[in-house]
Amino acid sequence: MADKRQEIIKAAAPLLLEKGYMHTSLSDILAAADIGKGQFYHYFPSKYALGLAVVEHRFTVFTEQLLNNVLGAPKTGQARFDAMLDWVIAAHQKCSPNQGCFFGNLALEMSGQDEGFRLLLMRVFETWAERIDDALQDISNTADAPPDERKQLARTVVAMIEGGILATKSYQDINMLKTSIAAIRRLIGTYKSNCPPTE
Amino acid sequence: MADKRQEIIKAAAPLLLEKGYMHTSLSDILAAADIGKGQFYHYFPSKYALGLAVVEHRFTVFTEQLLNNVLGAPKTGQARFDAMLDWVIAAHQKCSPNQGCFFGNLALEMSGQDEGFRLLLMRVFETWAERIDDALQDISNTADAPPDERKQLARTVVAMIEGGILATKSYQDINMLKTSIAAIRRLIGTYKSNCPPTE
Amino acid sequence: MADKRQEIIKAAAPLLLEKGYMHTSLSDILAAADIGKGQFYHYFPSKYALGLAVVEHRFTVFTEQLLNNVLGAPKTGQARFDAMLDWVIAAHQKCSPNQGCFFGNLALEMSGQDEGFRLLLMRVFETWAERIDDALQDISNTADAPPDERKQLARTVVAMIEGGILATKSYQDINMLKTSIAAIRRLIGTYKSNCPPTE
Amino acid sequence: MADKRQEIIKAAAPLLLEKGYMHTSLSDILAAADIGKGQFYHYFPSKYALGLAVVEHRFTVFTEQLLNNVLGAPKTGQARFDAMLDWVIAAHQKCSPNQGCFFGNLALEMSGQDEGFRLLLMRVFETWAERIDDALQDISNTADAPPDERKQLARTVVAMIEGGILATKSYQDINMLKTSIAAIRRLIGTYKSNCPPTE
DNA sequence: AATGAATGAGGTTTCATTCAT
DNA sequence: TATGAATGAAACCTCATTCAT
Repeated sequence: MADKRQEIIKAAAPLLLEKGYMHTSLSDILAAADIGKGQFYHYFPSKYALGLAVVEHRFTVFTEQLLNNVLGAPKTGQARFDAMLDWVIAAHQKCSPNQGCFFGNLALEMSGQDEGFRLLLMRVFETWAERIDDALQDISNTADAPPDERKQLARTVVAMIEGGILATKSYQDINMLKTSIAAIRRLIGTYKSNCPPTE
Repeated sequence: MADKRQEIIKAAAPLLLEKGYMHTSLSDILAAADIGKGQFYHYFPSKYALGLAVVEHRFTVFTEQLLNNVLGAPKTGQARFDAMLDWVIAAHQKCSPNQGCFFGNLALEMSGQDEGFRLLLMRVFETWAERIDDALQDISNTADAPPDERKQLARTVVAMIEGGILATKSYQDINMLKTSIAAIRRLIGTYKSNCPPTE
Repeated sequence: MADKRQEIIKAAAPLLLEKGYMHTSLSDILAAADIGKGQFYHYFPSKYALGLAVVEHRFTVFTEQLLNNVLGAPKTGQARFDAMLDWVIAAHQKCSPNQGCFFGNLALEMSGQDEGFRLLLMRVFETWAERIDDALQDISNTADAPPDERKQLARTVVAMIEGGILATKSYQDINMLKTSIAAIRRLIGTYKSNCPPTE
Repeated sequence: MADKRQEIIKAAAPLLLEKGYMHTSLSDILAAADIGKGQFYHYFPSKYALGLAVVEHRFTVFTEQLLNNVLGAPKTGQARFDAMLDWVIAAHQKCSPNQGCFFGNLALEMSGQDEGFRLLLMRVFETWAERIDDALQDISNTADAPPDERKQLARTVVAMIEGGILATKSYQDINMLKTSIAAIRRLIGTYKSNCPPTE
């Protein structure tokens, strides 16, 4: 049944997060999923296909948890934006301590190697940025910015988060991410009034 | 002579930038350096040792070019800071178009796998942040911030740059980096006005 | 099936006897077993593991053929002891002419390099000595010796056999072993009566 | 000068004793002798030639120390014989604890691989046996044995010593050698009188 | 007499994938 | 569906030896 396929994906996901695509061998995956080689190749044509499937699965989960539930909540844009930042910190504090961002890790590893991965991961970031853009639209003054500019701001927010996560992984210190997120709040604040942010 | 060692390092560096550590095979390196296996192991005890040596070499070059020449120039802090941001954009526009940051790529790939790489790369980022901190000290208002806070701001600047480079690699679009850097300027600008942040 | 594993072991055994552990390359083994590299590593985690497995296999065969069938036969101790000595000569005359003792060869090669081999091979010799001790118990006058002393005598018999086999390999002359075994008979004879052996 | 050649030989000898011929790499030897590759190949045409030279060197030392000084002393045959056995024990107790006999180790490792080593080592054993034979000639009753038989007895003594050393290396216990040597004494005793040894 | 850089065959091992059952 | 045996290319590394200086 298709459940087995999902099981394999779910077993592989933490390995890809922890070790990356290349560092993760098929044997690692088979051991984690507790299946044989034959079964794997029944569900996936290759390790590569599994890799993409895992990204898509994590994208689905990410969409549900953050993009829909948090960023899509029936609240003000500011509230949704703030909740997102809180969610990011929480996720990296408990779910994957200092292991980096699943998407960011793979984006850096694979974007230069393979267009399939690159396009998929770019779509993840772009979708995320779109939902942030939705929230920004609702925040005073940023709402007045030209749409393109606001979209770029949203992308920059994603980039800043990824930068903070990278630093957290490198320093092995979650405070790097927290500081980056504080900087994001301050940056967004500059768009809100004529006077500087006074948080 | 030791020149050959340097040659190998220089031949390997672009491969590590483009493909990462794991994706780069010893054969790739041998072909790029046009040497035989035995010769390689005459100069390096292992591929791993070469990896660290390449990072150190790039760190040396980076220190000379950016940290000393640009960030260490006899100018105002603001001028040095601005020149650094310009340098980063220029470097990623011509030297390694959309291939990511040598240090950031390896940091994400290796920090979770190996402490040797992690510590070395963390030192790169930390050194960079220190020189940024020096510049920030010279910028009005940020100079008044508590030292620890300013140091964290410097680290955040590094993280934001890395985030922008990551996005550039993912989107294959240098504008991602340019936008991130514009955001950095705006962020730093918030520390310069008469309406100071009073958090 | 596990038969293949046994096949590999049986193909490797004569190589290890003839050339020793280090002189035998994996390629030699693959050629002898007529398998590919991958298949080998499907059955064994390493060459080292195969080495130990071959020793254990030969130990099993040795136990069946000599320790159980010959030294464990329902005969007098003297008859069992004599049959053992005959068996040893016969084995080295036809099975492995002048190639040395499988266990002795590896013991000398590996005991100083690796504790796994050493302990395993020591156990082979010790088990052998125990069965000899059983036979000696049944031989008049040696039966009266203190148990420890008799046990040491049994170990010495093993050592003398190994010494004779070593000499046979060095001289390429089975008579070296035959003479050593004659000496063993004479030595044991000194424990049997009040009058010395007069051959 | 030729001194350097001797230095290399002396540096290599303990390595060959400890690790055997194959386990010892040229690099090991160069490091131990503190010389470069060029210098090595100036003095020796190959690792193989060095191996033979080391055996010959040890044979020379062995001849001086044991064959000439001890077995060639102006004493009775019995005294020389006893002194030899004492010397063997002493040598393996302090000089090379439980590392085996230099000649026996190499004989087992190389005799099946290479005739050069085999013949040289056989000559070592045979020369030793000749000197033992000289001593035995002087011991009552063994002196009456047919020359060939006595010569074989001498060879057996060598084989028993080697067997005891092998057991010592395998058990990591010098008592194995001591017991074997006690057995030699007992065996020789049987040739000396009409009454059996009653120790 | 000496250096150590260069060579390249061969060492053990890992890997993603295929295939017979 | 599922198994795991089989494949072979390629991974990293070691080695004895040669060669230019």
